[in-house]
Amino acid sequence: MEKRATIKDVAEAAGVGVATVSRVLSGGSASPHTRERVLAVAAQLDYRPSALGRNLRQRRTGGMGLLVPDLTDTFYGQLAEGVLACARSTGEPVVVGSTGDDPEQESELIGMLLEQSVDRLIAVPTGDAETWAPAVRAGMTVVFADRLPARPAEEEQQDAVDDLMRLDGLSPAVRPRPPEAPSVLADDRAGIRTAVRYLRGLGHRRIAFLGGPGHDRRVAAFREAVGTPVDEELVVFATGSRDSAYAAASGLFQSRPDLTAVVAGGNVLGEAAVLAARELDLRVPRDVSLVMYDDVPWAELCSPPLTVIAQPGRDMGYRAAELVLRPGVRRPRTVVLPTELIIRGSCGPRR
Amino acid sequence: MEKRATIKDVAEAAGVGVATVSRVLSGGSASPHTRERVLAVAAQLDYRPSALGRNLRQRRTGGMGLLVPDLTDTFYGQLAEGVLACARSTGEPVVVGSTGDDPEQESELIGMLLEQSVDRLIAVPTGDAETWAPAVRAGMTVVFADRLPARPAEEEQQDAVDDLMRLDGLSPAVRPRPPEAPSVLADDRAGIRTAVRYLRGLGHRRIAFLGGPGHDRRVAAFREAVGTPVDEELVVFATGSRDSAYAAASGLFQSRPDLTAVVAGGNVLGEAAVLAARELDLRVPRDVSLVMYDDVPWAELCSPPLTVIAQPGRDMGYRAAELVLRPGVRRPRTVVLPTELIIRGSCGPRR
DNA sequence: CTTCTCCATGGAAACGATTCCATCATGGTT
DNA sequence: AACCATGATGGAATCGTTTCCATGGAGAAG
Repeated sequence: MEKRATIKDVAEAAGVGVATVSRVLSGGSASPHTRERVLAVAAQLDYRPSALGRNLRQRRTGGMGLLVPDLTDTFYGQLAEGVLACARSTGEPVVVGSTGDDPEQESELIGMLLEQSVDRLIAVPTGDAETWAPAVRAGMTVVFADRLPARPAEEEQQDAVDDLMRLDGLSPAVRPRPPEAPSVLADDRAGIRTAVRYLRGLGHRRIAFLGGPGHDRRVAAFREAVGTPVDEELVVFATGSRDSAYAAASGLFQSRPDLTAVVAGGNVLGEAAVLAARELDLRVPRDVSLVMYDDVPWAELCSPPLTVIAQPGRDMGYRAAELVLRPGVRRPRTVVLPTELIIRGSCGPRR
Repeated sequence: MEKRATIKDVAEAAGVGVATVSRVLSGGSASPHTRERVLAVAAQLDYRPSALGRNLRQRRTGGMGLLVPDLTDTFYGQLAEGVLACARSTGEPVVVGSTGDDPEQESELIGMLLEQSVDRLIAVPTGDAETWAPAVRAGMTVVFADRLPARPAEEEQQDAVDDLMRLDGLSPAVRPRPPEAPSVLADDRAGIRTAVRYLRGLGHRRIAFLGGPGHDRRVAAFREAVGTPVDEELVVFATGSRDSAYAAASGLFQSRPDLTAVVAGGNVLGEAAVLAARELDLRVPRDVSLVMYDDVPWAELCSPPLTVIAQPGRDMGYRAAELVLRPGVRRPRTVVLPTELIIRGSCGPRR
């Protein structure tokens, strides 16, 4: 319970001023003699600078924030491990928050981080650009991982209008896009495309997509890969919870018994699909083929082992942390990491 | 990028002193008139007190630290979610670190938290009491979750000596136990005992235990439940990694093909056991029965679905957070939460 | 020898909050 | 009317660090 030595104690014990101690410890200039002396005294007193004083002085907290939807989801666990690994190597603290895929909670957590003067943040965003306005306004360095925030409703509307104009053969006015925030994403498009082609190659024609919150890019990729008008009943969404995922999967299988393959947009959805299929006595892959986004350790445990689109969760976290720690520098604003289709046993020829 | 209003700005705008503003905002006494006025101005300026100033003044950082071995392990993900949920309800930041089950990294992370003046910590400890000495010396409020730190070697030796004395019919001197730190644990003993009895009831006699780091209490419970000299070859340990777990499981199956049941001390070990069994063409449960510690969502996905000893990970985290936030108060120092044997399909009668 | 430059050095201000303490006003009691 | 108790209030100190700036000395260049 003894209290720690302060810089003042060190200064007195070494017979120098506090400014000198500070300089020595943070790499400023000092005579070799003084430097040695200060270092010795500091070591002897077991002095460790208090982050509190430094933070107040520089008006910022070191380290970074990390916001993920759910640490129970193995993929986000991997992502977090990546971030923590990078932070550990630099000795920086990471303040973690779990949003539960709820924009309101996300908003509150951003507020909390602001209050803490955390000015670097890695986030798997849930809310739209509006939710993120306070953060950028406060000058936070934000790096998005895994997804980008949805664009606000008005922009979507504008886009719809533009699309109509295009249909009429008009070219809409060029509007400046807001500068996109740095981000680390998986190549969803390629991943989904490869999966869909693979299923196509097996003869599947009625392929469904099971999506969750934040899977907009994946659905878009799915639509694009399928091409031609997509049967809208085959694209269903769940909220973040496991219950909702199960309900969505079960509903899908029941309402469209004619589907022969499913692409699950995330591992929670994949889990739900396996469970729902089993409950309805659908055999994988005989009755229905399944490809799951995310490679997680237990994908191999299923029987049959699941064919997955692997994305490097840990790497994504690590890269995002690097990006947020050393922003700028040749600004490779957006990093896209490759995905890989890992073929195991959950897909078969169309029945 | 505009900078936030400080308490001074509020004071000026409201025409009062900073002390008054502070009092109003932190529930001190003030006249209704002043209070209203200050509140109005604060709201209008969108003032949020900076945690930096407060922290420095009170010489402590709010919130808490959380140290877990690996966020990729679903159980620790659940635990972390529980902690975060509790912290979110009080608006407190949580600094999370991942130790990788390495005492050295744990030690460094403790140092980092000390530097940040984080004085409340929830930990799944990896190192022994010595590793934790700096934390208690600094007056941290530590709550251990899931396990307790190993006791230092010298104490173990002393215990061994005591045991010998007991064998000789002597009663060893009563030594004062160090005051045990508050902790939140699952009832490992009951859980393991129930599992072993269950396997016994199915006719199994050669039951193995697959342990990982920090599973001391579980092994002890296993030995106790099995009773009589345990066949030491049937108790094997892995380090934290998945590879090591797989190697341990595979080695166990190969060296002792006569075993008929396995208790895995954690979900990573359970996963490894399933994988190793499959690789060696051992059928579960026909050739070997398996009980896994930890109920995780994917346990149901395996085929057959795994029989597990469930422990309430999320609750454990939540309770630990409560404990660390409001210590004392009737000090229920150690909380033990119940475990439950959930019988699915991975155990069968002895072959 | 003078002057200029450069560097090491320490005092002091600053960061934004909390909190101690002195002051002042008010109202009630003797 | 004098006095005291009470409560509201603001000034100033404080927390531990970084950083600005002034000082002083040593060495180089003239």
